[in-house]
Amino acid sequence: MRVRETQSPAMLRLSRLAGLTATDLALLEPGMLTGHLARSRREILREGEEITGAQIIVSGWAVRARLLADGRRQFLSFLLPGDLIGHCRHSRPLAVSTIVALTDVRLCAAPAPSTSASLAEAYAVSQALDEAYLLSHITRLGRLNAQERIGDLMLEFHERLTLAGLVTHNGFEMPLTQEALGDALGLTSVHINRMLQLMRREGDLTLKGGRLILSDPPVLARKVGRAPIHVTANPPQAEA
Amino acid sequence: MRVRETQSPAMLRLSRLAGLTATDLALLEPGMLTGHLARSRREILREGEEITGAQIIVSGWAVRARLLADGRRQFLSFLLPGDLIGHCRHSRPLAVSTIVALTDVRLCAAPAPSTSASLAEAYAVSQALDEAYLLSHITRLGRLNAQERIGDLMLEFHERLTLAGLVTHNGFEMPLTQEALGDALGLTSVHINRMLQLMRREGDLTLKGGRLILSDPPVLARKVGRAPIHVTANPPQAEA
DNA sequence: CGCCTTGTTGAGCCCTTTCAAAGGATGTGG
DNA sequence: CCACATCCTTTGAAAGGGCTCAACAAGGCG
Repeated sequence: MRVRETQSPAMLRLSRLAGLTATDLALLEPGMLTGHLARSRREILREGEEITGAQIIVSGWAVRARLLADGRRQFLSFLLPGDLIGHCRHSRPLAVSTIVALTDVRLCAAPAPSTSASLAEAYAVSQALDEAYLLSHITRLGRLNAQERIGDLMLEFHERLTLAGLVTHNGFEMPLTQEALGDALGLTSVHINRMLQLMRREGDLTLKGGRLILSDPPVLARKVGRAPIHVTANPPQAEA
Repeated sequence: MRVRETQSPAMLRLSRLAGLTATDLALLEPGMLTGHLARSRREILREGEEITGAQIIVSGWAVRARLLADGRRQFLSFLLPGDLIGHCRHSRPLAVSTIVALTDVRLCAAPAPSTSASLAEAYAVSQALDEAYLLSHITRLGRLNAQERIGDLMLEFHERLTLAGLVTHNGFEMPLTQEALGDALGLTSVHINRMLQLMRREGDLTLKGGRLILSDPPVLARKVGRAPIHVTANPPQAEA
């Protein structure tokens, strides 16, 4: 199953998760073109609302967040191109977190999994990955120090965006403000700032104008103690 | 659907999640009696292993954990009576975390969801709850201070054990050592100890001989800023 | 050009950790 | 029933990592 050059990042990701057929791609393609747009900072889904239908992130970044009564907030996970929203298997599900667009986000309806077994498999693998990354996030917050948290999160982005074909020479668009990074990593933006400077000085990364470059991902991974993530015994086609 | 007095905590929990029928209960009951035992401190599942079959915790406490290369470890979530292990919807799934018994744990095989729609619904709701608690755990670690973390976790136990009928007069068995609490909450056992003493002095709780009593759950919930958790628009039958 | 968001910097404080040691429980074997 | 080992809890003193509260610089953008 060769992946075509012309595929969008979202389709590339999904097809890599479960080896989608040409038929599956044909199912996905129309939605990719017709989906709707959520402007930056808009809520895509609000905690406690009933979930209506599953969607796919076509482009842009969004975030799942919990908002505390006193104004504190915590980012739970990031949603990148090819990620799924609102897949539930029980009746009348409620959203357990709010989803906010961090950039302009293009969304489309996800074809029902019942239409294709391989598509259903891709959804299931995607969801398993979601959960694995949630668990990593817990470990990050519970046991890593500030510098390790930042490095670990950047490596997660690198890994996930690579799957969607959005990484070149270890560099990729990373549209998060330092305050957003703080909300994700349980730190203040002030401290994020200082640690980023330190990591730049130590040669771990470059971050300028919304573009992040990791100097040497494997070295950074060793430095922050990051282990690779696997959810399937059949590994997805590795990035070229 | 009246719940019988004789039900085990595990069955009580599952039947409350989706209003199980007598047929479902009959499906579950044999397993509850024949399941096998995992001794305290034993691994029930190891990260990276292939998952074989779904199981139900009949009694006892277990924990999902990530172990870091340098010996640090982080508890991801607790598994209490009636909780499910190893439900996956994609082919050849791998365990993304290690599961360790914290007490002696009785386990049984979970009947296949295909045998009953209401049972499948109970599994799905259970899994949605799992995820909701994972998200709460992230918020706990990212945004709460030590005292809030402890209070919030104890309220989670209170809530979940109530569903299984294991709480009387706001008191329940809580077999975690202070070191285990530290591993769950991203704190050292020394600090857990000091904060527990503080909370005892402030009249929030009593903890002695493995039994925890919350003086006033709603008051504590307000104090630590805890919001209730809902995953379904049809609320489960509330505890009597 | 001026506004508004984002990034940068400093000083002091506070929550949590570290390191060490002692005290209580609990269980096992003699 | 005591001796002993092991695990768990408790306590103290000192250090450190990250926070707070400013204030200011630097970019985008209309």
